[in-house]
Amino acid sequence: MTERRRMLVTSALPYANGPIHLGYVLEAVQTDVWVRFQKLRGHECYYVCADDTHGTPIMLKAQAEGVTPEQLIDLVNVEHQRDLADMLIGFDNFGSTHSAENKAVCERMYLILRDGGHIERRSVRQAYDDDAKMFLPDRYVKGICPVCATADQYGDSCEHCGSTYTPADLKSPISVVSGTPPVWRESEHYFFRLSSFEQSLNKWVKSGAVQAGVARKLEEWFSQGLRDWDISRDSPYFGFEIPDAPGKYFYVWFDAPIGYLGSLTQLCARTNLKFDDFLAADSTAELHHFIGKDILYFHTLFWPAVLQAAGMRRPTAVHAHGFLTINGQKMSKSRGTFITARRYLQSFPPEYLRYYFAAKLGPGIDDLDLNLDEFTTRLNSDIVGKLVNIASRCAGFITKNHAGSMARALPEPALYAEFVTAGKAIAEAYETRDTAGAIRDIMALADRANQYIDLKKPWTLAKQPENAAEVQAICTQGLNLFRVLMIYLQPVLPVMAAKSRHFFREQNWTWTDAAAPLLGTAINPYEPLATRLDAKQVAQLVEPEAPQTAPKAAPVTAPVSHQGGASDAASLAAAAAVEGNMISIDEFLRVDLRVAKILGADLVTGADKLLKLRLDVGELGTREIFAGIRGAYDPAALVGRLIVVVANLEPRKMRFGVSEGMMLAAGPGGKDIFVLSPDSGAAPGMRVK
RNA sequence: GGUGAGGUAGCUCAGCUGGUUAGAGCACGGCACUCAUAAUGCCGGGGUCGAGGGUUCGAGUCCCUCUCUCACCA
Repeated sequence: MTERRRMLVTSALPYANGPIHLGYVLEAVQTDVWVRFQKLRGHECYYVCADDTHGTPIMLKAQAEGVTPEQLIDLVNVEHQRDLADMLIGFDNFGSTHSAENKAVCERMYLILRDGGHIERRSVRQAYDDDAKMFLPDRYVKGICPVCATADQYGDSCEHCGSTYTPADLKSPISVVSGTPPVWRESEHYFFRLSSFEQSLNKWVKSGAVQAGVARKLEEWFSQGLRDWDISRDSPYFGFEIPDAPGKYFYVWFDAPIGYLGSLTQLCARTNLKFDDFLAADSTAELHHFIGKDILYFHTLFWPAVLQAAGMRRPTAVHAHGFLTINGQKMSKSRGTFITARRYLQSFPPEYLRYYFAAKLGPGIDDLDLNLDEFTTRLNSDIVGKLVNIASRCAGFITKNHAGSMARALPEPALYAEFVTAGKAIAEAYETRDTAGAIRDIMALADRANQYIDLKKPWTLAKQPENAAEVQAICTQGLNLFRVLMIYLQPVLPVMAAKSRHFFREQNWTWTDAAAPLLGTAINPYEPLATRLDAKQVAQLVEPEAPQTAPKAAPVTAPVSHQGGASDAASLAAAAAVEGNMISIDEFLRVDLRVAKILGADLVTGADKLLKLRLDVGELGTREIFAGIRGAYDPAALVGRLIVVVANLEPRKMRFGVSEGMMLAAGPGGKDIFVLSPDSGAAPGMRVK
């Protein structure tokens, strides 16, 4: 092995306005597997992360819930840490960007930037909500696209025609916060002079700091020339106030990556590590960032430039990965494919998902699909059928016939050597983040092990007492092959590896422990290391959650509040109650209500409450829905009527077909159902709001 | 729209700098086995490698055009 490397590794910071979902878990698993691999190899590797806690969305969410931003992020932090710990993500430190440590690093770096002449002040004209008394980020202004006239578009770009513009270009703009038209105000902003780093960044990018595909992509940004970066926001804003500028705050994207360093500072404070050993300009430590491809710009341009300007080293590498899709579709709350880590963990062991992700993760930025059927078969086949089976089929002979004692020599040292040799390629694959390749190789070895046992047939030999030694030898060989595989898989399956160590009565594994077989020692009785997945249960991950009898449960662990005191607890309880009833305008706008025209209405045989309706929903095309209104309406009388439907309700499979929406109606049921209809003039497809 | 990635067996993918009859796992069919969590082993069916053109003695692998999918756009 090469010399001992010292490295600092990060995952992107999860935003503190919602729960950890499987998309983030993908990133955390990729990073964690890599980190655990490095540690297993004997390198000095630290993994830090933090919650990303600042910015307008958090401020508004806290407002909507009637709590302070601090209370909100403390609550979320507890949940995030718990979810990620349960996913076996082994952070060396998980902090928050809203920490004293981070504030100190931010201010220190900013002052160096300022004194180095990298900060410039400019006046900016920006949308201002006079009602809410705040400046509006682009995404908080909506209006009609100035290019294609599509309604309801964000202030930065049009989802329909893709053109980009500023909020000032929108026709009939309104503030998402108050619903009133914004006014335009001048304000002084602080800019980081990114443009002056163009050359050195270009060099850095080409030095191998990013994947080849990413470098080509960045080429585009370089060719357009780098624009300076607005790092300030006006009050009210939840964040850190800029030291020499009262009422001005650091933009969340300025203090977020610095959050890596704030977290490192915390780690240093409780260990004997030194910050400068990792960050000084001449540091020989490695710095690796794992991120999603959506935040490349921040990590490959802003961040290295800021580090350089602050007199620090730049990242060794930024590793971007693709997005997670579920059953081939984007994660979406309305489709039920927005799966939180907590939801997954309620039913399944963390290592199953870790294994599945690892088996599909490559070094590129391709998206990765979580196909639930494949997940089931893959786990059952690879882990239970192949891997664990090796130990399971060998252990019995040793335990029953040989008092748990393994043989003193391997009958097939060449086969064992083959497994050891394969470790080189597997390590190389892990190192280059081709974990899919590593898993492929490992599973090929698992096949070899099963083939060997099948060929030797210890169960047949065991029928003749004189073959006892041979049976012991064969099973010792099998178990040792299994042991090698578990060492190789420890970065992915830390708990299963720990259980295997217990089985072999070993304390600790390093990568090189695979080189020498375990001979003449005793083993513990074999206990199942993994059980099979049930496809039906897995499918439930994307089905609507069972209705909860109790309102959303309060967090079990009380948040540690900065201020403390009973009033906090009380206001939180009040907030929770309010949360149950009130929704923000944003939440309401997520419900896509549309005017629809009934094209046809039919009785459904076998269902005495349902009618099958065929609807014209204008630009959304025709839909088929099932509505429980048969007791109140005659199908013929419905045809031609205009109604209101929820257009983005997830399709629901019923016994009679799929219902692609829901019509709005009032009343207790039976004969007393009253369908809502718009006044004349409304046309199918119009949005109701 | 711009840019990037990709279209290889039913599914998920591997095929390095072009070179013998294109591979693996899962799924499917058959046989064997019964130590193992209906696990395992052996055999088999199945692909004109998105389409067309070009370079070459030879292309899934290089070039061009087209087409489809996906992603990103401070």
